[in-house]
Amino acid sequence: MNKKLPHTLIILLGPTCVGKTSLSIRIARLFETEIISCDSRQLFREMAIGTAVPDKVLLENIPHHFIQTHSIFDIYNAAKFEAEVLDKLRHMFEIHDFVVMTGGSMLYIDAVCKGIDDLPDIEPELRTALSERMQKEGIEQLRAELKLLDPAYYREVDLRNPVRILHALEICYTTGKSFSSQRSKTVKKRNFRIIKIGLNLDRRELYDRINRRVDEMMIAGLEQEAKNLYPHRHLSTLNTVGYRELFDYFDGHCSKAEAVEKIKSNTRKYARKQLTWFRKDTDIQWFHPNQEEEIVQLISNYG
RNA sequence: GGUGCCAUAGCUCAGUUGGUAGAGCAACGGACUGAAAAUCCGUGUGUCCCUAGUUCGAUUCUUGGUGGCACCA
Repeated sequence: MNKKLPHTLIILLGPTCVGKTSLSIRIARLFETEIISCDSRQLFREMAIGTAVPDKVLLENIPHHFIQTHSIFDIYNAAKFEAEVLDKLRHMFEIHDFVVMTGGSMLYIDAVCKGIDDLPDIEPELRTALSERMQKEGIEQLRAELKLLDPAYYREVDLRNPVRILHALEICYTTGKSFSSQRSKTVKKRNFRIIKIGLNLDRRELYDRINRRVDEMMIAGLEQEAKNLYPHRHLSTLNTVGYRELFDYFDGHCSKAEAVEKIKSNTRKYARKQLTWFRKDTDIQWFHPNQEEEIVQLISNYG
């Protein structure tokens, strides 16, 4: 391959359970390259079964990055992911023209492709204090505070969404400046080419696959995995489909069968939410997961 | 075979003293730059089983069907 051509990041994305993993491995093998996982939950080594981490055999065949590399006890977010992936890509592009990134974490994909604003980390104490105030004083009080500190953001933010209010206040208090003044809203330049390949299935088939995979996770021991994590259930990372429903069951709020049904239902909702996000991204070229030849052809055209 | 009950959204069901209907679940859509598998917002999608009557008007009342369930034979 011609080394003078720009390096290319091939992003395989799509809703959960659509078949991204197996296709990404075949494509990575064909182009003799490696895979970056873009999955905000497979990052954590404590959550293997519930996040559908690929088989060891598959992982050993093709080098994977960002799978089970972090701990649920670490603070992690899309900005850290952006920085770590860009750093990794620098090294990978020294030996590969193509790198495959695969996953369905929408914000994380955007962070890698478009960048994310440079904001300071939030002290855990501040986060806790503001959350407690939200509980005690109610959202109205914090809204009023945001109106004083950052009237511009107050005007455009979804005032009913507590997480948005809290985060804006966190940034205001940490930096001493308004949140809106630090939002660049600009797309960062990348020195590599990006091809976004979207995978989608007929809705019925996607749901069948999701339902089946949840059953398989239960057989594989998801309940025990969740039980081991139960003591840490208040970590935000464990506020994840597949775990929180089982925590409810452990707490006696529902039967095991109801928890499993709830996992399926919430996974289907998650898939829909992913599709809503991807739908507005006009850079994505859509395929059926079995259109492997067409996808390979498309990538080859860029080489 | 006889008698009784039921038939309304994808499912379970409510309701209309006659003015074409609504809950839960499911489904569907949207927002979203540092918790993102998170968080937040929105949408009822219908030959009210069919037929013939009564009526200005029938999903509702009446006749006759069809299907289901129960009981009696």
